[in-house]
Order: sequence, then C-alpha cells, then structure tokens
Amino acid sequence: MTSKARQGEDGGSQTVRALLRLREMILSGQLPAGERIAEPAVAEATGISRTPIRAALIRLQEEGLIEPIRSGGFRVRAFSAAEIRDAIEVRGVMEGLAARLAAERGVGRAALSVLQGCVREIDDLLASGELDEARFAAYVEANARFHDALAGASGSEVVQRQVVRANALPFASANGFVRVQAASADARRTLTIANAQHAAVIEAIAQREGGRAEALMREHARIAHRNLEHVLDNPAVIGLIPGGCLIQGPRDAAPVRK
Amino acid sequence: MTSKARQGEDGGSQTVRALLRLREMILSGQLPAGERIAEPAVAEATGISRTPIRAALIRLQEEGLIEPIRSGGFRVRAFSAAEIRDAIEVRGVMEGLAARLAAERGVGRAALSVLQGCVREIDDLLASGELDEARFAAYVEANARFHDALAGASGSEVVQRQVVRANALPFASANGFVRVQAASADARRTLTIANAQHAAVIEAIAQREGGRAEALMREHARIAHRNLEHVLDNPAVIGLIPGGCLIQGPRDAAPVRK
DNA sequence: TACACAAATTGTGTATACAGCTATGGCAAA
DNA sequence: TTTGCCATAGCTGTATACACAATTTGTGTA
Repeated sequence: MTSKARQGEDGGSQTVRALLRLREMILSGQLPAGERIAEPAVAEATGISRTPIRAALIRLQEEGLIEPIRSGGFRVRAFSAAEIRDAIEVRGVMEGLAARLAAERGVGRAALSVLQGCVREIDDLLASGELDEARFAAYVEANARFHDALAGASGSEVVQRQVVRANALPFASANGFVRVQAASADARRTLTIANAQHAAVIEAIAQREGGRAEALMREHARIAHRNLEHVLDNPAVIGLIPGGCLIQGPRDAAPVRK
Repeated sequence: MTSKARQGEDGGSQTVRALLRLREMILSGQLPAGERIAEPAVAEATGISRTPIRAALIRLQEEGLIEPIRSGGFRVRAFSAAEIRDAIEVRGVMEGLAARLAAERGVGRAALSVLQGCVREIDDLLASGELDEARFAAYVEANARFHDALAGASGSEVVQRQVVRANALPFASANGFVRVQAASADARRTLTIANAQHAAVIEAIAQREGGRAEALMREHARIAHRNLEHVLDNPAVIGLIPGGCLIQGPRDAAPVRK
C-alpha cells in the first residue's frame, strides 16, 4: 500500500524519481551546463542513494542530455545553435517517416478521428479568444497529443520509439518553443499555420499520399527553426523555453574546459 | 598497471566488459529470446559483479536489445519480421538524411576521397576474383567504413549519433545481412549493385543534389529488405546473421510465455 | 608574486549486504 | 485427479562500504 501510494506520488522506483529529479535539475539550470555532476551532492540533495542516481545518469546519457567525462562521471551538455537546428531537423525527418508510413499503410477510422479531434480542439482554442494561460496550456496538451497520435499512426513500434527519442531533447520537441511563440506578437498566426499543417497531414494520410504527408511533417518541424532564430535574436526570452540554459549563445566561444 | 593492462585486453571498465559480454551472449543465443536475464547467473558466468552488469543492462535496454519486465528485470527481445523491416527503413531514412545534409552543406575534398576510397576498394575486391573468406571480410570492413564516413559527412554530430543508433540493432545495420548475401548465388551481382549505389551517392553529394542523395541511401537500405525476405524463406541460413536467433519465424506464433 | 610539488580531499567504479517482492513447486483438500 | 493455497527459494532494487584515481588545495621555494 505504501509502495503503491508512493508510486502514485512520483512514479514508482527510486530510479524513476532520480531520473525525473535529475532532468528537472538540469533543465532548470540547477546543474549548470558544462559542469561535472557530482553524484554524492545529487544524492544528498535528493535523499536518494547513489545507485539509482547512477542508473538515471546512464539513461540521461543515452538521452543526450549529459555526456561522459574522460576521467569518469558525467557533465551537463551544452548545445550550440547548430546542434539544436540539427536535432529539430532529425525530429522532422522522423515524424515525416511516421506520417509517410501512416499514409502508405493506412490507418483506422479511430486513429484518424483522434488526430482530427486534436486539430479541431486547437482550431476552437484559437477561435475562442485571447491566448490566456489556460488556453495556452490546453494548446500545448492538444499539440502533444497530436504528435503522439501521429507517431502511433505509423503502425510501427520501432518508428514510434525513434520519434519519441527524437523528441527527447526538450528544445527539439514539438512543444519546445511554443512558449516563445506565445510571447511573440504573431502567436495566433503561427499557431494557425501550424494547425493548418496538422490538418493537411491528416488529409494526406487519409488519401494515402505518403510523399505529401512526409514533406508536410518536415516543414512543420521547421517552424521550430524559425522560433529558434527568434530566441537567438532575443536572448531575453531564453528563460521561457525548457532547458534554455543549455543553449550556448550564438556568439559564445566554447567555454574553456580546464 | 594492472588496470591498464586489462584495459588493453578487453576495453577498460567492468561495465564495458559486461556490455560486450552481454551483447555477445544475447546475439549468440546463449541468453534465449523471451527469457528473463537473471543477473546473479550472468554475474557468475562472467565473473563480474552485479553492479556493472546492471549498468550494461540499462544501456542494452536503450539500445533496444532487451526490454523491461513488469515485475522487474529484463528479458531478451524477440523481433518480428515486420519490426526488422521497420528498423531497416528507419536506418535508410537516417542515412538518407545524413546523405542529404552532406550534399546540401557540402563536404571537404578529404571526406569525399575517403568515401571514394571505400568504393574503389570494394570495386577492386569484386573484380579480383572469387569471394573467399578473406575478401569477404575486407568487403565488410570497407562497407562499414563507407557508412561511417557518410554519417560523418553529414557534418552533424546529432545526425551521426542517430545514424549510429539506427544501426545498433544488428540485423538493421548496414552489414547485418551481408553474410547471407555471400551464401547466395548472385552475391557478386548484389554487391555490385550496392556499390554502384555507393558511387552514385558520392556523385550526388559532390554535385550538391540533396534529394538524389537521400533517395539513393533509402533505396540502398532496402537491399537489406530483400535479404530479409530471403532469410525468411530459407530459415537454414538464419544462423549466418548476427542475432539471427532473435528473429521470430514468420509463421511462428508468439512463443508461449509461462 | 608566481610556480612547482606534495598532501589531502573528493569522487568514481565496483563489490556486497539486505529487504521486499515474485514466482514456483509442493502439499493438502475436494 | 484436479484445484487452490501456502511456503520457500530466488531475484530485483537499493543502500552502503571501499579501493583507486583525480583534482584541488596548501605550502615552500625561487
């Protein structure tokens, strides 16, 4: 019972807790980019012993958020603008693959209507007035649901897995830059265009137009490219995006590592 | 000194040793697909304590070779023909991306000549006589070198990383089915075609034809599709491919799990 | 004041001990 | 003979201890 209660609270095992907690500490900048992650320190800060923390670190390395140090241990990665652009491109390619497979192999009526439901929700949201915090949260949620459903529509666990993986880096993910969009002036315009692409992909899938579906999802991901440029030009908004503290300023020399 | 000597022998830390050893045990069928991997048993068999073995298991899970069991621990994965096809498709897409980026961004003279060197080597190999064991090993090596160099030519560490990842599953990798090809009658023909594709990709990259480069690498990966079909039709050769024991027979019902 | 060297502290990698849980086999009862 | 339950054995997840390595700090000297 106790274990089940704890499971409900924060996700089961110490390892999972450590993973969530560490990710949070990295993305919030509590563990600064480029710096070694000292296991004993994290252990004390979280109240979790070193063993599960170690397991979480391995997973975070596979995820790409941290990198091994030659002399042992890990360090928080810093990402150049070019790397982020590439990560976004990879996501676009993977989601493009998912969309193409969905179109080529066909998807059931149910899956299609889930996708359509997301688009509808977002359309209603955009039509219903100002983009306040609540509506914005709803948008983020619906958008994530659309992208998840699309990965599932590929009909391939292998592909779905890779799509999830491509979304692992926070600033590469589908919702990575939306908070920046919200802050910008033409938020509604961009989101409207994005949702039109959602709708077009669904149409392409329904009509078995694989090439079109793929191209659309690739282009869709490139919205994030434009948002990234915006962030690089206005470093003030960098705090809005998750893991923003991991982004190396475009003019920063690589930090000297002793 | 002792530690450095051991490092030379089999790759450094106990964790690395455990990773290599476990992968070998899985791919050789020593740990049967579908069966739970008992850590104490592996620990005793390898002489490595449970801690590094555990670390290796986590890495193998991220790699996709093993999957977690609900009640704890891991089990060796079994792969259906459909999953293998999808994994090959994913590799094709990722290598296609690498080739496109190489073409779009341009590659240096040096990188280009590395690629050309591989193609030349393979051509010479194919022209030089019977495909004996030695020549065949040289082919495998040169082929791997080509694919590595191509991933590097993308100019993006992020992309390179994903390509490597897509090649992690042994039967999805570029050299996964070559031994099958060697056994088949028209080995020379297939390898000749494959190398023509290599050459064409280089040409496309040199001429900055991104779309062509991408399409070529996708098609190139599909050679593995044909080889897979061949294997499924001739289960006798399944022992030739690494990790063949992980392939579920096409007509096999899922093995009963008690 | 700067630099080199030594000592101490800190941290990783690994082994091991232990608690809780799962699964399996046997035993009893119907 | 079959079915249900209980006990036992084994395994996982976690904590902790320890050795070796690295880094940092402090000290002495040029």
